[in-house]
Amino acid sequence: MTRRILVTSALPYANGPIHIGHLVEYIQTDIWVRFQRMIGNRCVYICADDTHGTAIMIRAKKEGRSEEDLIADMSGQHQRDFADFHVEFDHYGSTNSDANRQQCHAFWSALRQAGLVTEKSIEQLYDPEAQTFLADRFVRGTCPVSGHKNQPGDNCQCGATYSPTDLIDPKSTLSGATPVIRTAVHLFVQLEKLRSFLTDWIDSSDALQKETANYLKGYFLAEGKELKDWDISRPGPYFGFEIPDSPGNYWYVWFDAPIGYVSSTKEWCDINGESFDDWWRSESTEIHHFIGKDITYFHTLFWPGMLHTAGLQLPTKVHIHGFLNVGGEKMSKSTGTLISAETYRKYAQPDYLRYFYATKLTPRVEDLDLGIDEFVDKVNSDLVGKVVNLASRVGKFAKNTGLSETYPDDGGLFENAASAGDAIAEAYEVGDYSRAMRLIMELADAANPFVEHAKPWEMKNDSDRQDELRDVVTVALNLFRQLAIYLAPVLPTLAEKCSALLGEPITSWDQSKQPLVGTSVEKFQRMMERLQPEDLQKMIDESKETVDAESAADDRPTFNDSDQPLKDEPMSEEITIDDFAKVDLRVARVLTAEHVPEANKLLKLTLGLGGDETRQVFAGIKAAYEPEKLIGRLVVMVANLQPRKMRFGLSEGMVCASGPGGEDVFLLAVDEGAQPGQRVH
RNA sequence: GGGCCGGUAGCUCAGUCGGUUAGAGCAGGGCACUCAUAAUGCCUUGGUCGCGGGUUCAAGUCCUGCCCGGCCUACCA
Repeated sequence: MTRRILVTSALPYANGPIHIGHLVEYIQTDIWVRFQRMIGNRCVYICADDTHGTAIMIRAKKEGRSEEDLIADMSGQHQRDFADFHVEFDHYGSTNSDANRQQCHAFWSALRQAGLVTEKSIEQLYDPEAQTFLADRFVRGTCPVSGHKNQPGDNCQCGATYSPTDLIDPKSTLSGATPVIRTAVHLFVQLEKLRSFLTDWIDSSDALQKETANYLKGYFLAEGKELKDWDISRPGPYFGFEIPDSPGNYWYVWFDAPIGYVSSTKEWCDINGESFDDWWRSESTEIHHFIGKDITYFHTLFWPGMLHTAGLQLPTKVHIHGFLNVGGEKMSKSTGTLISAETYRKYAQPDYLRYFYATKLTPRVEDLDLGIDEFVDKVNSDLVGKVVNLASRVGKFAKNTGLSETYPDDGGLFENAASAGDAIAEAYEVGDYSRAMRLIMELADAANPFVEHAKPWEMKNDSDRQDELRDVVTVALNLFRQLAIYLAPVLPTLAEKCSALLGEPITSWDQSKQPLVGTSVEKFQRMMERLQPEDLQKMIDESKETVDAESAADDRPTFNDSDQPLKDEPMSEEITIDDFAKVDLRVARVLTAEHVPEANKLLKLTLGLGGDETRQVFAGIKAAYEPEKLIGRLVVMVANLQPRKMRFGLSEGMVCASGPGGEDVFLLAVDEGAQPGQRVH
């Protein structure tokens, strides 16, 4: 029976380019969609750009253009990136569309009618200069707990969490202005009222992986705990849709984003003459959302609640995947592992990444790791060494021989691979691509020895053995074709090349069951190049550079630091790392600090380097620091400085500080966590 | 602190309902081959299945305690 399946990936936010972490999801989804089509199901893949919110508004302003202009630009970039990676949508919409506005209205009136909307006044920081309310991340200030400076609005590096209104000396990152507290009315959805529905849904449907269902029931839906009201409005100015019955308020971006799934489907329906109800109101249609674990909460509580209230079908399955790590660590700008789709594309084939991700993806919510060496090995040994090489090693003869009229005896290889099709299909179906790839590679491993033992090279110059040669070619190319078919959801390009070589397009899974015989073969052309580790290194290097440039341009708040200090004390001549290494800087704790009666500028300090190791140091900081206030704090000292005999005693090092002297002396501080005795590198 | 997942060969992992001598790919070593993108084939080295208890005729597999790693979440399921 043909299934009717609607598939979505999460809507990428229009505030940045697609990177290889995003691609895990789109590739995962695209593979599933292609697989479904190959086995004959009706499958429509819908996505859109997520375009609203403060971040977009601010960025547009900074770039001096309209939001519409910005999001049109980003949408173009996103779609180009996806196309490069062979991620093919049936429709790619935008949350800033008429269709989405209409759907938002429909959802909203359903929520209103169901009595789920409530109003509350909340206090929030407001930037009087930028004339906008500030989300937590747009405020920085001094932590009220530890006193750390320049901390974000909701938490501090010391581990404390607080409300942005508690920050000491808060500053808006938008304008630098000091925010004021303003009260505004926000609209909330009372999710608690949907508790029993949600509990039932989680229990009765098998839409969620078991771990996710447990997590939701154990955490959000735990007994004695209320689901919090969901704040779904923002006061203007806000780039988004104004709420019809609450002028001056706009739907929060997370309200209209998932509705984009519905509105984008609606657009697709209108374009293609399809009935919307067939896709969102029909029990016989499956709805599959692919998302990352970070947005689990929105897609498993709010979204089902909204769909339920609006009378639309609930998701059949929410496929949740983990995050991408690179080299065992979180992707980061500084190490160059936050690689954009665009940069990747310059150095490696998209299909390689598709294959690598496929070998790593399972139905579990687990992070996956891209190890550079592993990536190179897998692509080169599996795809090039095993799969493509199978075609390559008989390809040259095939143009002359063509394929035999009947399929020759191959010792059961083709039959075996044909019957493996079901197990491979099952693995794709449940999202266990890792297993699917393993099964396919087993087939590839079995295929190559056939060519080896058949020794076609002994036949090629013997005119009497051309029929034999043709049989060998026929077997090898048919086994290769089976692999290409099974890999087609992952490697559409390879399937195309196989199709071109054999003159028959690969369109369906069942083609793997019947050998191709009696046809001619085109001239063989290389199908894949080996991946060079150096190219990946270049990719990483380039990612470092672009991000550095960006962060210099974008992230740096405007500081107007004077150039006087540098003028007063110009830069010294260059030194080598070895020169620097001679200076042994250590973290030290001030154990005692006292005035030296006879000295004008000096304090006498005892510095602890951990354990019993201490140093006596005379420091010229008397005018700037009270001895009592120094005791206990961590400083940085030059620990291997030659001791110097002073009038008041021996000074066994130096405390690091900046400033011209006198009262303007500033000791170097060390961040939380440093231990006395640690060397400063 | 709590919840979840994991710990099997140097690396990445498989191991179904507990059932013979624990497997694969890659990497390493040896040999062979030359059709192929220094590709491939054959052979081979390599494991106290995190640790300790328990259940059982039988435990990588089940139970339990502990250790380690990851993810999630923090006055806390």
